[in-house]
Amino acid sequence: MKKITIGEAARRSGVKVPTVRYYESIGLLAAPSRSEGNQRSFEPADINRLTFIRHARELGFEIEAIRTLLTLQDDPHQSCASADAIAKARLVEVEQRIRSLMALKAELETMVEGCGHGRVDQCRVIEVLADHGQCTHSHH
Amino acid sequence: MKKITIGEAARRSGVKVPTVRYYESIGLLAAPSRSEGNQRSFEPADINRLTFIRHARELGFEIEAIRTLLTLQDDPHQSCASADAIAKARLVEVEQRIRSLMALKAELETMVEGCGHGRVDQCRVIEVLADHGQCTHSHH
DNA sequence: CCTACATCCTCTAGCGACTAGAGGTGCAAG
DNA sequence: CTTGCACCTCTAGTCGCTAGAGGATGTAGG
Repeated sequence: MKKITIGEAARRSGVKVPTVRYYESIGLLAAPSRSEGNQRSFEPADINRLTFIRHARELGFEIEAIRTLLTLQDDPHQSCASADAIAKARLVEVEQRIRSLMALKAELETMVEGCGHGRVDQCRVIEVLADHGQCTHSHH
Repeated sequence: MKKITIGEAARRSGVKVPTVRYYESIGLLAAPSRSEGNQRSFEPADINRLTFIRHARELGFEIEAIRTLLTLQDDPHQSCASADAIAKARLVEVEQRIRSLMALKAELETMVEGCGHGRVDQCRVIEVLADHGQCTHSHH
């Protein structure tokens, strides 16, 4: 069994070196064994776990949600209801975020289109920001 | 001229009290005059400025961008090219963010649909996270 | 064996944009 | 006069890293 250094683990998982150490420090990743010279030596399973974490982070899951998902993964005989609930909650969040970004996009487009490239006192960018009543959406 | 307390300013602008003080501390809002008892006393113009800031924050502009927008607002004879550039950059960011959230939404939907509500070892939520190769999108 | 250099180690501090809490003061109503 | 809320300052905490200091280790070439 060849030793996997932290740099190698980082490369293989796509998680940066300081971030790997950070995940260890918050207990998301078990502390690996060490070499004679005190350097971390990872197992292939650690790479999988790091990849799992990276992917979940890319999907916008928070660290605490990932912690729950990882304990579920560690015990495959449990019900997946929690995992399902976490993913569903995240889906609702994402849908909400998309809706609000769409409204935002419309508002920004109005601002940019309305800007006659003249002076500030004719500029819709400033104007729209100054007066919320002119928004295409009214509330958050 | 009636004095506007920080609580009143907060209610009228929609910015929270500690956040108003925070904006003052970072120089986004000029320090208002004080009452005899050392309490902040705001002007109507401050409410406008706070509303402007809140709205810009809701649109996702960063504090430094808002600082620039505010200096533009303060001098209406300037060219609005900077304001336009800031809004355009923000629009590009928002469009990018919407695209990636749509991909994300699709991926989360696959996960949630695939979950048979049984045990974790049959759960697509965990499975998809564990194996990035199964994603509907491949890269970020 | 020595040196150069990349990589590793720990530790602390910083980022953005607030938010929370401690411990104290001001002010208006009853 | 007392109750109670709103205000004051200050520090520290949040999240998820990221950067940097200052030193040790590991490896490849000469």
